[in-house]
Amino acid sequence: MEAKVYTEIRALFTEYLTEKKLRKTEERYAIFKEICAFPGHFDVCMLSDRLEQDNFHVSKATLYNTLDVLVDAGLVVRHQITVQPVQYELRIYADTHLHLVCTRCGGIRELRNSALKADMRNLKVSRFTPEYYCLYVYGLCSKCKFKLQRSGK
Amino acid sequence: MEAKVYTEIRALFTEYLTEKKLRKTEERYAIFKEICAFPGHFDVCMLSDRLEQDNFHVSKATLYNTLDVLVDAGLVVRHQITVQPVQYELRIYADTHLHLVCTRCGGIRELRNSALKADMRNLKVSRFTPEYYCLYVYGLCSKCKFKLQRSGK
DNA sequence: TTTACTGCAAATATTTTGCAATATC
DNA sequence: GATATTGCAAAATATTTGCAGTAAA
Repeated sequence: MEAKVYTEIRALFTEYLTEKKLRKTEERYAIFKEICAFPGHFDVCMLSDRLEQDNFHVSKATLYNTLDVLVDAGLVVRHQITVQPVQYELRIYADTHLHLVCTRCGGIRELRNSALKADMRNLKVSRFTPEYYCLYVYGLCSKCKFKLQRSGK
Repeated sequence: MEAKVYTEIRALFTEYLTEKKLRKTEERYAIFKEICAFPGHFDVCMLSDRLEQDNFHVSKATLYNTLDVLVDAGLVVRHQITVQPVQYELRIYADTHLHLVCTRCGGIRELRNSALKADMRNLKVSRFTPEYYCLYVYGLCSKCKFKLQRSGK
């Protein structure tokens, strides 16, 4: 991620914490920084591993707490694509692509589609204030389709 | 659900079981029938409760197994909107609406949008065979927006 | 007759919670 | 100094698995 973008969204995080009178702890910023280092999806386990690698230990309780705060702040998106674990992604990434989910192997491919994004922006709904969108397209990836054809099922 | 529609999708289920050489058990059809009685989303617990009410006991293992079969058959859609439990819905319903998910209270409202459906039908993706899609619009429902405004947060 | 399917119970995995200690404001 | 936040461990919850018995093909 560009340093400029990182600085911008970090400022949004600080702004949110101030506004909600939440504390600016070292743990929260360390977790936030690590999240920004992921190029795409991640789960709690991956996040925890990365933090341990950097010798910054945080408890599971704090991880979940911080993720809740970031989701509430609108900076991180929660994806429940596979049953478990829940996957997360930076909102600035999620907004620009849709997700192709293979119903056979569970693999997820991201697809940029700015036209669709524009369509979504124009969506008007009564008694509801849209914040962001997630479009999941379920189907067969090419590998699984090939396997199914070969097995004749 | 209309009797005609029920008969049609039940036939599709039978066709799928035959094609995959899976067995046509009483449990599978009882579960399928109960699913068709739900007007919208349901989870494993709700499904189990309804079956018990009708004095048809099935084990959790069978419930999960049958749901997997129905999802594989493309007759039921799996929604992972809340962390747990996983929610399901008949595919014929899911295709015709998008989901408005409140980020505050978790409430889900369904919105019919046939224009969007047409857009999705036209979606072409390389090395991927789309089967169905789910569009989740996250945001604030009117109740939560009102509460937030009153609390001044 | 073969073996896929079922029920039950135990195992697994993730997320949540309670509480004492700590650090932010 | 008040209290939000943290870490740890235990609890809660959903889903999966192993295995013996049952029933569909």
